[in-house]
Amino acid sequence: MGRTAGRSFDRMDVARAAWRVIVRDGLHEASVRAIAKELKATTGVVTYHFRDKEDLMLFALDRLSQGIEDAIDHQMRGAVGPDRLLRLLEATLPVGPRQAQGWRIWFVFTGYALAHPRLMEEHRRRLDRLRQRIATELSALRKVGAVAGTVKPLKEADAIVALGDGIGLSHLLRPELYPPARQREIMWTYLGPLLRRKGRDSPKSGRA
Amino acid sequence: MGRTAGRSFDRMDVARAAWRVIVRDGLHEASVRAIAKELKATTGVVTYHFRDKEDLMLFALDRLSQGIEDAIDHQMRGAVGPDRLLRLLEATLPVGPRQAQGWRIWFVFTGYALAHPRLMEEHRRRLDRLRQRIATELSALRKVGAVAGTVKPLKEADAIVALGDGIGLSHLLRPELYPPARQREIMWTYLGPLLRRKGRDSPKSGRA
DNA sequence: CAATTAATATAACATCTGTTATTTTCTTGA
DNA sequence: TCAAGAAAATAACAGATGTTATATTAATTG
Repeated sequence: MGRTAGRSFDRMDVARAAWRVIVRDGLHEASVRAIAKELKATTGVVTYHFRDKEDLMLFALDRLSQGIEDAIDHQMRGAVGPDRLLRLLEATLPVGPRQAQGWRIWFVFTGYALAHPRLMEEHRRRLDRLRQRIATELSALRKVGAVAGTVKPLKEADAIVALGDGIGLSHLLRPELYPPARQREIMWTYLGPLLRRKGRDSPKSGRA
Repeated sequence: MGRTAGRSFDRMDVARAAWRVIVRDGLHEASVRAIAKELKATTGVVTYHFRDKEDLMLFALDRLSQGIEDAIDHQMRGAVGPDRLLRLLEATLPVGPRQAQGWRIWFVFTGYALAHPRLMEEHRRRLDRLRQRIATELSALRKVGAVAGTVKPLKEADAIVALGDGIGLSHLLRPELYPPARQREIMWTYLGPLLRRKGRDSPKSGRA
């Protein structure tokens, strides 16, 4: 085989190489040859593991999406009450290098997807899942009395998603204006009036 | 010349054709030949008016940016008090077909620009100008006592920009979830606690 | 009207793209 | 050890791309 160690490439290796190329050089430069080069391999590896380029791109996007959801699950594990919502948002906002890079890839894909129905579908699904998760949390908080009974979870979730996406987008353009602390501050300025603080106030420092 | 009427093409005609292609087919399909075809002309027109493709793209983006600013100026003309901020936001949010299309182009360019320093510069400038304008309005409102003295205009402007961009992005992905009325509702839910309403409350219906 | 220039069309270029086919190399199992 | 199959490399192709050069046409001016 081609590599020094015994293991060979799999689909995930190719997808990761594609991510790196996209982050560094943009989607325009992410040709089959460039991705193979990033892998330190040849185009044969790519064509062997994927039917065509759309297959590769859909796979790369799907795995990115799934990785983000796994990160959300991981961060929320064991948390209760309003802390659950906090951690959920921490996993999506670009407050760390990992999230920031994910955001970047996602965003580049989004711009491309606007003219490609298949990719657009994937984006909508991700948005819907996030929306539902946030709404679920709000629902639970409402039952416990942590948010007002007048709050409609799905509608409020839409607003939170929009604010989160906006913070992510702004961060991509001007990272120095939207450091992690500022991101949290903006988000909690919005969330503040929504949550009936019993005892503690909004959090000062977040988790990585 | 090529066209039925006597007038010939100029740089703006080419830019408009580029916009249409980008909106319809995406940036990947916006080749020199495709843009010329959209113009119902040949590539000669494009190469005559622009040094190279980057020249064309920078021009197209610059004119888009300027068009949005002109729209802001036009909508704000004559308005006073909090109404000025309202109209400013109305001009940027995708509450009408014109703004929505502008948003779409802008967004596609942004995804592309992330790997292109020259275009990135232009994006940052636009963000900064918008930020400054919003901050100016908040400053004026603070002097009049319409917003609390504790509000820091620039910081608050950053949050508003983020929310606005988020609404625009969300609208692109799921227009049915973010119709104009909903966009305004989200924005004013955030702005509400910021503005000391004297007399009237937040607006129910906006301007086109 | 003729000559000059501006505007557009056409043609040709080298390069890059995704894809397919073929060949080589490595791994595995009997 | 050696055949069989998997994985990777290589080669080739048709088409598209940005760019440049040239030719053609329309407008302008004297």
